[in-house]
Amino acid sequence: MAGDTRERILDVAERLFAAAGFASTSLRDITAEAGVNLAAVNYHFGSKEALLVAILERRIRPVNDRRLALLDELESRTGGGPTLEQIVAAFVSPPFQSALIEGSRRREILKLVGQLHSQVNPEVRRLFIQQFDEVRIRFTASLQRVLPDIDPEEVARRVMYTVGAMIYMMSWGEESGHPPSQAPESLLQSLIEFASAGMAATAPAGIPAPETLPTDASIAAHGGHA
Amino acid sequence: MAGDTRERILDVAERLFAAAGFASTSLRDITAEAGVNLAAVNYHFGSKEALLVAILERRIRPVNDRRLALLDELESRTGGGPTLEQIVAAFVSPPFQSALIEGSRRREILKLVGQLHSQVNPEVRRLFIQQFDEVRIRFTASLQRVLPDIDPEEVARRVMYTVGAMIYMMSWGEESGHPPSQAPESLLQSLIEFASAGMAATAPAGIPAPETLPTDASIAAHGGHA
DNA sequence: GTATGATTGAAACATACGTTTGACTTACAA
DNA sequence: TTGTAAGTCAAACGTATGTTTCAATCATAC
Repeated sequence: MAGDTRERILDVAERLFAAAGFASTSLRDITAEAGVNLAAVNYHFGSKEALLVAILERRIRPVNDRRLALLDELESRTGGGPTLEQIVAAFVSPPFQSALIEGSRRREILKLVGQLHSQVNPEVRRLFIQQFDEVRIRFTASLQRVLPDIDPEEVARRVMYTVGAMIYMMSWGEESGHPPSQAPESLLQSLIEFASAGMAATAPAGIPAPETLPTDASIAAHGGHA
Repeated sequence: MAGDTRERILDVAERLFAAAGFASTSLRDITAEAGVNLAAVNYHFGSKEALLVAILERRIRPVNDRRLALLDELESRTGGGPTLEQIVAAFVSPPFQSALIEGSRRREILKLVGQLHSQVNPEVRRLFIQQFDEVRIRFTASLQRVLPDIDPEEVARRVMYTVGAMIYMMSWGEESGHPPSQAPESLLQSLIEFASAGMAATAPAGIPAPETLPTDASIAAHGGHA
């Protein structure tokens, strides 16, 4: 059982981090459930945070590689360039499929990514943002080509909206009140349609409905949504 | 200084929870920065988690109330029912505006909401999901009326995509690599356009680009995005 | 078989945490 | 002025945390 301990730690920690959060999951929780000694984490990874980095590396890297490979394939294969839907599909499919391939409970993995933004220390976070940057830049450029009339900054923004919609969808648990309730493949298709239409949006004709934009501060509204 | 201590705790805790996460922020951090005694939190709120609930209540409730008020106003004022853009604006505007009104640093408040999904204990989470349910149901119904050709479940899904895009946008920090860089009002307008177009999406004619959907499992892709 | 390096084991370490306690101070009504 | 409740304070409590230590065990090459 050479690399066995290491892998068991990775699997269990991934699941527990996703379920309860990085800070709320103790090394004792992990090692107990994995059936390994408490010291094994620090022996194999160095620290709790290094364990998290290892988990993220294992999951994120292949997804981004796959995204870029799909985009490469699209751009070299299709004459005249890929369609909007094709580009969007190449972007959102890899993480979604991976969540299914890896067994049933793997959908929760994506929760980890959401936590990355608020849990992990800034240096580590920057590390993964940087890793995602290549993907973001290449897809934004490819999308700009099929959406020449849209401001480049607006394209960049819409890419981020798509990321948000994707992450949120993948974090749907059973409690969320919102029924996934759908075959996963059609969920993916649904997201592609939504994001593609959003990417291609053109400002509504005339004044963009300013009357309904509640610029009044009559109600002292506050942040948060639920 | 009767309610002064209580309010100072709320303000500071809100900011620190948003910045570093609920579990990672200690009561000692909060009370030190607020200039109050450590015991004050337990005296005024009962526990650390009760403090979080108080913070969320204070911020979320007014936003949801404002959403419903705006929708009421739209539905009673407009003959023939509100437009898609109007409904979407009524949904995404309140949390966004509140984040601005409350001073510059209040944009980070929304990070709290994202953490709600992974940090807080399930009962508390359910409490706020339930509170959001009324909003979700009413807006979904209103949207269904302007999108009669779209499957109800699909409408519900697209509402959640919108929520995801909105939350993600509001969690953009300076580090995210993605330039907010825009005047906040135009950011809101941008989101409304994106979400409205996504809500109204119709399936692309013919086969929905199945060729590009990488159904092959040749690459053992894994979860996570970055 | 024995030596060697990698791995595991049980235990302890130092620290940080949320919470509680009980004395002290303030504010205000009788 | 006195009495009473609310609020504040420093200190301690018990526990859980990440990490370290060092002996025991294992696999493997000699």
